[in-house]
Amino acid sequence: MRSVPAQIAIKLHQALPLIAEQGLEQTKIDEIADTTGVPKATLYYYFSGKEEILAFLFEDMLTAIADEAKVAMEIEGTSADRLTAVVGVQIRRLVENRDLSAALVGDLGRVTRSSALVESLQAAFYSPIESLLIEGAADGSLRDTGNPMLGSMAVIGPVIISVLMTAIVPPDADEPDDDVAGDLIAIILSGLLPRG
Amino acid sequence: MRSVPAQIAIKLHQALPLIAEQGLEQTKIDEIADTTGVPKATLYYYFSGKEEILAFLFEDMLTAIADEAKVAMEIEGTSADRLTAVVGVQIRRLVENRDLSAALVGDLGRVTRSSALVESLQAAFYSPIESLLIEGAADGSLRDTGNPMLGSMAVIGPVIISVLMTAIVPPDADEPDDDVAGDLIAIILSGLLPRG
DNA sequence: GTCTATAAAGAGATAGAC
DNA sequence: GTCTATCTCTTTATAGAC
Repeated sequence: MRSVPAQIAIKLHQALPLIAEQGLEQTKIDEIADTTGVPKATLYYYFSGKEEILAFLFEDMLTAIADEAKVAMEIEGTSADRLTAVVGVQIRRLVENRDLSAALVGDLGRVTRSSALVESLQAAFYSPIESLLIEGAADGSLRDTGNPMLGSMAVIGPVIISVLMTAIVPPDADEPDDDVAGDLIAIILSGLLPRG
Repeated sequence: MRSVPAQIAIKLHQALPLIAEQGLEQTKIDEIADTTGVPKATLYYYFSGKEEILAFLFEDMLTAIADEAKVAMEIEGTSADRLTAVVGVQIRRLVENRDLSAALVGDLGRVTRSSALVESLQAAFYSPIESLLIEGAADGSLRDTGNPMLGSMAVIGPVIISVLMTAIVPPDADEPDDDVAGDLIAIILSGLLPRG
C-alpha cells in the first residue's frame, strides 16, 4: 500500500455511510469510486482492494484514539478519574465517527482476522484500560477485581455495545446525546447493586 | 424457507468452525455442502442461500436462550439473583456454541440488517435484562441507574465482548473456563469503585 | 495518476433427470 | 430429495493509452 495523499484519504470517508449501512461485502468498489469521486483506477493504485481501504480508515481512527488515550492516562487525579477520561475519549471519537464505528463493530470478524487491526484495537481500547485497572488496584482508588482482563471487558463491552446501538439507530435521533460517556462510566464504576 | 428436518439441522452445525474462522463471505456454499455432507441441491431446496442457513442457526440458538432466560427470570430470590441467573444462561449457551457465537458476534452488521434476528437478539439478551433492572430498581434490590437501556448495555456489553474474546482465542486454551459468568456478573454488580 | 475497456474467473443459483 | 451439469452474472482487477 502506497502512502495515501490526504486529499484522497479525506474523500474516502464519504463512502462510509454506504459501507456502514450495507456492509463492505455488499459495497462494490465501483460504488466507492462513484461516491468518493476517486477513480477506481486510482483506488487500485493506492490499495490492493476494498478491504485495504476500510482497514486504512480503521487504522486512522484507532491510532488517533490510542494517541489521545495515552494523553488521558496522564492527567491528574485518581485512577478512576483517568479511567473516566480514557473512556470519554474512546466514546467521543467513536461517536464522532459514527459510520466508521458502525462498520468496525458490524464487521468485527473481519477486524479480528487482521493482526494489525487487532493490535490497533488493543492499543486504543484494551491496553489503556487494563493499565489503569492495575494501577487503580495498586493505589486503592479502584477495586481489585483480581482479574484485570475481565475487568477490562466489563469496561470495553458497554462502550462498544452502546456505540453499536447508537450507530444502528438512524441518525434522525438528534437527541442531545446527553452525556452517554459520563452516564455509562458512572454505572460501570458504581455497579448495579445499591450502595450501602 | 421450508421446515428443516432435524437430521439436516444437526449436520449444518459442522460448517460452523469454517464460518467462524473465515467469515460467511469467504465461505462458499460448496464448502458448506462438502463439510456438512448435505448436497448443495438440498441446501437450495431448504434455504434461499447461505445467509438464510446461518440465520437459521442463529435463530435456533437465540430462541433457546430466550426460552431459558424466561425461566431464569422467575426463580426465587432478589432481582440481583435473577439477573445473575439470566446472565449465566446467556453466557453458558454462548460458550457452548462457541463457533456459532463467533460467527454471530463477528458479523453483527449482517445480524442487525435482519429485523427478525434483531428481534431474537432482543428477546434473548436485551429484554430480560432490561425487565430485571426495572424490577430491581422498583423493589430496591438493584440500584436505580435512571436509564435502564444504558444499564442493560452495561450488562450485555461485557457478556458479548468476553464471549468474543473466548471465541477468538484458539480452542487449545483448555483453561478450566473457571466461572467466567460468575466473575463477570460480580464485577458488573459491584462496580469498579472500592466499596465503603 | 487517470481514463476506457476488457479479461476472466469465481460463485451463486437453477434446470432437468432420476 | 438428490445428482450432474451448466448458465449467467457480477465484480474484481488489470492492460495500455493518455
